[in-house]
Amino acid sequence: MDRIYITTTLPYVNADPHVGNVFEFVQADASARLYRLLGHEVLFNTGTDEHGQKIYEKAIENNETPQEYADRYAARFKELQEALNLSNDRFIRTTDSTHKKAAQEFWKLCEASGDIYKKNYKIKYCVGCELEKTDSELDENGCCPLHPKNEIQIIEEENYFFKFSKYQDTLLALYRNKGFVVPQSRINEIISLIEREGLEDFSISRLSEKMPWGIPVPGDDTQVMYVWFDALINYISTIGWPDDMVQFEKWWPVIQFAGKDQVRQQAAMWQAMLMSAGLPTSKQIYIHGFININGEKISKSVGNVISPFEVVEKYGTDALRYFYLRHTHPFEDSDASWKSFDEWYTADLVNGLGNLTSRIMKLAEQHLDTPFEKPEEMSFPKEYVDAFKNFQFNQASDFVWSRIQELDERIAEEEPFKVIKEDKEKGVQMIQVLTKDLYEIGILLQPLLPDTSDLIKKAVLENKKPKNLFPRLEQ
RNA sequence: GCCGGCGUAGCUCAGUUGGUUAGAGCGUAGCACUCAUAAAGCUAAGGUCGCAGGUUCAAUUCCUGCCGUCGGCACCA
Repeated sequence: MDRIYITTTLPYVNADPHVGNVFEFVQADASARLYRLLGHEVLFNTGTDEHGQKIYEKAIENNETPQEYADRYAARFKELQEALNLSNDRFIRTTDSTHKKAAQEFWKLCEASGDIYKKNYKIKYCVGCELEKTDSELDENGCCPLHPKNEIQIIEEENYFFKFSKYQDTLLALYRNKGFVVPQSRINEIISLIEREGLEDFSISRLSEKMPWGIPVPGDDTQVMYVWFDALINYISTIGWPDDMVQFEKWWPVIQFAGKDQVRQQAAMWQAMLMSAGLPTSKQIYIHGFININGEKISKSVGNVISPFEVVEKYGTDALRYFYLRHTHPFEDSDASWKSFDEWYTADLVNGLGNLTSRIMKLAEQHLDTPFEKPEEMSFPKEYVDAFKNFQFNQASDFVWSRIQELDERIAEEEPFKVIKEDKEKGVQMIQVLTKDLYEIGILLQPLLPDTSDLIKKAVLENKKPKNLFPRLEQ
């Protein structure tokens, strides 16, 4: 039996949950449930990232304290966790006192390694907006798009820096470890960046008089930690580091789930930070693609945002999980739309799984005197397990749905509903085999559609046809 | 601009270490059945495998160029 520690990245709470968060949560949850199903001991972490300038600004805009603002959004993400039926064991908030303490202890370790130093940091500032700007926020002329006539001012402030450059070679060695990042192609850009240009140290603090919403730097009240530095540490603070080293050592290292915009932070910065603190690096990092809506990136200005809460309301939790697990590519971008949701729901859930359950359980209820006997143990097909281990949730689902189709075909071919009229004993035997196979499908569905899985297993064990698992959509 | 990925049936994708008739699911049309949520099953239509060259006895699969598309080019998280 293995111990498996799985974590998502923590969503930044500057907006309502969106499909991208959902995608990652559902995948990580399916993984966690699969490993539990196989009998492993699993810890599954998620939570919220709550510090930093964006939150600070939003809170002021809303006439709230940053903590009030963060509390509101953290609650929203907890609602999402319920709506998706996530089986997470932890929900860490970066404003939790244990996390803050861990971040400070971590800082001290990096400092002791000689990896933290002070340096002037150049900030680009737009007088029109009265805000700091990053390069990506500026247009091709290096001007603020909102105030192109104003020169961007360069302001210097003294911040703490992390010696990222020191870890170039160790990181490269880590990347030679095949499978450290899945898929491999995601790490290639980082490798070539290191090989071509090398890594630059990055700043890990901000002046607290300008931006107080962060964890204080140990021994220096004038600075707070840059939100990145603080947030990444959640992966260890959530399992008790540094106070509860027994728990930490029980679970660490971690399998991380992250979006493709996170490669540098998760696979490079965070790993270097761990090295600096003298802790083992992560076990594995899985990088998923993005979900597009009708072929377009999700954006509020396009107005194509699909609220996960609406999807759950229309189709149900398991249907949402199904859409994101089966009809998405594990490594590349995928597309979704209400139209495709409707089609998948009807074709695969109503006409497929739901109908199969109805037809088998109707036969069973009518013709079997004794309910199905729960088997002692079940062996899991390699193809199915490997798909999960390789993060290929679509293929794992394909496997289950091919079983569903096989059963539908068999019923058409063997016609137990006819046989039972002529040869009762033979018909009963056929139906018994069908219920056994349906039960197995129920088990295989556990990581993917947990509620549906339970309903199917219960129906078979009680020998009772359940209500429609997936009601037909109204026209 | 530089670097990298991708471009296969209406849609979503699989595949070919180069070799006879290129696959699946969905969608569409027809047949037929009745245990079931007017469902499932069977059959069929539908592809110059982005475009143009090159290498080869042979390329959708290798090479070059072009077009289209997506991403990275670092301190927004």
